[in-house]
Amino acid sequence: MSKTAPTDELFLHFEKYIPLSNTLKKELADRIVFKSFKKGEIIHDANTICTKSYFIQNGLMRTYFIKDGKEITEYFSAENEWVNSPRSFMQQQLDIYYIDTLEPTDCFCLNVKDLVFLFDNFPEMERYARLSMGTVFGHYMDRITSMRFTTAKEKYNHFCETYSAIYHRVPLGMVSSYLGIAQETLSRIRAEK
Amino acid sequence: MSKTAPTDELFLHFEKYIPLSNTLKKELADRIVFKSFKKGEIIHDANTICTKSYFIQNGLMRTYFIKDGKEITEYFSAENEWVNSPRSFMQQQLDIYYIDTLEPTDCFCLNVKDLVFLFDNFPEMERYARLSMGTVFGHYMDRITSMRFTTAKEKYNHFCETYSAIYHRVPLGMVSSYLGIAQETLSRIRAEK
DNA sequence: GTGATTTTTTGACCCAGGTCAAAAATCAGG
DNA sequence: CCTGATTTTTGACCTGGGTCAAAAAATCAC
Repeated sequence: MSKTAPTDELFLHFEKYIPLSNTLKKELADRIVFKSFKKGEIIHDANTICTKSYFIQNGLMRTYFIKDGKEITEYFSAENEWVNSPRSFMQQQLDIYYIDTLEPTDCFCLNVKDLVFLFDNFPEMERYARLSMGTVFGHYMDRITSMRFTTAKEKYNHFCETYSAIYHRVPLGMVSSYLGIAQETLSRIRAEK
Repeated sequence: MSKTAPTDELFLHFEKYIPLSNTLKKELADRIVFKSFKKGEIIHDANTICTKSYFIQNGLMRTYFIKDGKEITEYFSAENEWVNSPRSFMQQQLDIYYIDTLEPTDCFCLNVKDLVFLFDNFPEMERYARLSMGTVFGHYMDRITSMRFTTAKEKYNHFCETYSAIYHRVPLGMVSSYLGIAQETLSRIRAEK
């Protein structure tokens, strides 16, 4: 029997940042919809405004954009993470990012309208968003530092550490564009050990 | 006569994200302290936990860290921006960043305890923090893209555009470490026009 | 103003990693 | 289990920008 309602994982994720009242749990459960995707489905298209956010229960997604006709990975998202096109979802405007699945993926889907309702009626949801965004923000700071001052090999090693759960599940070309190095370079780096 | 209370600029900054009630304005005014720094003062030291956030009225600050004995600029902050050591301030833990002034700087200072009070009593402050963080987050996404796929010259041009108000007020060495390129390279780029 | 210190520029040299091309390996659909 | 498509590897070559060193210019302190 497959799960079709918010699971412990999702509630636990919230509770890393805020306590969840039963009222809020119920409101969340009423609004969050289980959704299953096959491998290779496009979850969000850059030509539309992003209205949904997905919390991954299991599987793997990629956020990417097109540059000179090539797909450039912005980041990968796996179990227990929210995925959306950040600026598009938060500001309800167009942005450059596409999102697709790299594996069959089960997730919980929250509509922006429902999220706004929750923000308006549960101040702790605002706090949750603020705090969880702080966590992601910190990762971005680290990534910028890593981009500036490391060799290609160090970038790859760092990637393997921070993405230890998924680095072997992702095609090499997607990793190289994520790291901002040539695919051939990454192939050579991987060969030499 | 110098200003010693929150000015319109600061309230206007808040009002870009949330409406300010008179009650909240008063609470803010009671907690925000005017502070003036000379050029070259260290505003925050990496060996301490960051407990203060500064809203710059005029002047210029630099957030940096030490790598192999050299100062690496994380970013510059100018008029109408909040400055603190983000992770240290938000999570009340140690982080690697120092902050100093590159010019005489006037700012408004808000203590983390007072901010927590405001968060606890004014849900709209949580919303403000969430939304304004979203703006900064977007800039970080752009910066990562810029780090990955641009030449040194493009990085510098992009810097001049996004930091148009301040790029000529900052020593070259601090810019080069911000961009992650050698100072000599930046000097040559600047020479060729 | 003047000497000391810091910052910027210039020159010479070199290598990490990019590009282009083609072979090898892997994958996916019938 | 074949076959065409995609992905990865390997080779040859080249260049952007790094490093080191020293001169020139700007800034500071007294």
